[in-house]
Amino acid sequence: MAPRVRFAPSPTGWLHVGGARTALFNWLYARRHGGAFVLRIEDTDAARNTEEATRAILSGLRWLGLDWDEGPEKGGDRGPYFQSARKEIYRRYVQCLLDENKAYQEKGVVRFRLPHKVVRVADRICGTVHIDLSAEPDLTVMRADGSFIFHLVNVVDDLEMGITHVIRGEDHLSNTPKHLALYEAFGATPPVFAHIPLILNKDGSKMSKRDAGASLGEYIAKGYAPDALRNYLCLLGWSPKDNRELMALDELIARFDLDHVHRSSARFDVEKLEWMNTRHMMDMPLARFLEIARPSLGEIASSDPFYADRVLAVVKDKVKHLSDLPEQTAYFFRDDFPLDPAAVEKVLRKPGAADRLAALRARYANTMDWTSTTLETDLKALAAEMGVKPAEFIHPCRVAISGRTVGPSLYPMLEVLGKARVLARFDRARAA
RNA sequence: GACCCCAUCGGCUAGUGGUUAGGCCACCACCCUUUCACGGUGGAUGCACGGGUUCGAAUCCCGUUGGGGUCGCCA
Repeated sequence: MAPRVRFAPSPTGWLHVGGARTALFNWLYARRHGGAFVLRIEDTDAARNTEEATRAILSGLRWLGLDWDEGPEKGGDRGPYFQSARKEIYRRYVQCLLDENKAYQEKGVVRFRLPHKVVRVADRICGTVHIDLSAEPDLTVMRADGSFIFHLVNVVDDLEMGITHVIRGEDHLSNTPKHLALYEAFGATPPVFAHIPLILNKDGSKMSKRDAGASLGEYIAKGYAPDALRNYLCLLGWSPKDNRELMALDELIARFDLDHVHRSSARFDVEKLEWMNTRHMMDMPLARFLEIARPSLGEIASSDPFYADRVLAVVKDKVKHLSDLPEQTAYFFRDDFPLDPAAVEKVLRKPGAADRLAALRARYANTMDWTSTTLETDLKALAAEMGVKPAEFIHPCRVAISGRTVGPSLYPMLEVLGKARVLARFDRARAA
């Protein structure tokens, strides 16, 4: 039987990275086993839910590349997928509990009679866990105002939606006996439970909603490639066991398995994410890079999209964050870019630099075939003629055309900028 | 506090009774080099502690400590 898994966020804010990882694990499990990934919005708490949060969650999942087979804006046979639209179903189940004396009314609320015994939880990841419910008070399932409590709706929906595997955060492990009791009361077979470890801050403290780096939105804004964050998140609590780390989506799908999910919580290490991010951007095809990088350039690129794409191609392997792009490529799009004073002092004012720059300008003025290979050949020939190392030309040239000492590989940069701009910048640098 | 889960370099992890305890990030040194990166080589750093079991424990058992979670008319 094809598995059916679900991600059931509550729309009270941005998608938490922990939640994003839970969604990812569920999604990978579904894709790996040819099952269905269901998205259900748990908006039973009308006071705290916002439509904005729902939108943020949907866009966050889409950004990560996690598409759902059933859910909001998609539909499906087991809907509706918003709990706020399923009240009739919950009412029916509660009535059933009441009819069978498995629940009772007290002060207007409905309480489910918990079995006061030790419950055995067979968890796919944590193994067998025994939890004693004998001292546990009965479970409230419906409020006096007729609204329903998480435990009830969560179980009812998983039941109604035919969920076969519940992959969720370990914070729910202690709640599981209660859920199991509910399944039993409904005469239903419970799904397989798999509780995944939680994500901690770098210092080992728990990552709560308000901590820096807790919201997926921060990573989107900062300009991480979804490919990289997905890869990183996947490795937090799961390991392919053979030291493989940089993996594209298809490999992740092919290899992900619940068997290799850890029991211990993991700390979020942004530095490793940074590394993974640059590596992913270097490794990905240019077309994919352009797709994710173009939005970061925004208005800057609008006047000449073709030129902007060529610029992006040149800086692709040097980018740390997509959000750095406007600043990092500024000199490609404007001629009045600032010249770094330290670079001017160190490189342009260096004895002989001005002469070499002038010579290079004269040489490039005659370069007809303005391509990186020819530009390289010409520069090296000139250096040989003057009896100095190419570096003596390269460094002043870089500062002259970009204003900085660091940047992309020189010749492709010259090619993209074009002859007119390059010569003009040589003149400007000489005047500086 | 009670109950539950967890414990290998600074971080993420491999490791399931016998290994010089491996890999990646970060760090240090060197190499490569047109800058910065990338890449390459080498280095430093680890089995939380205490008891057992065993010829032999990172690996199995118990305890301690530490971290996390759950105990709602939040989800």
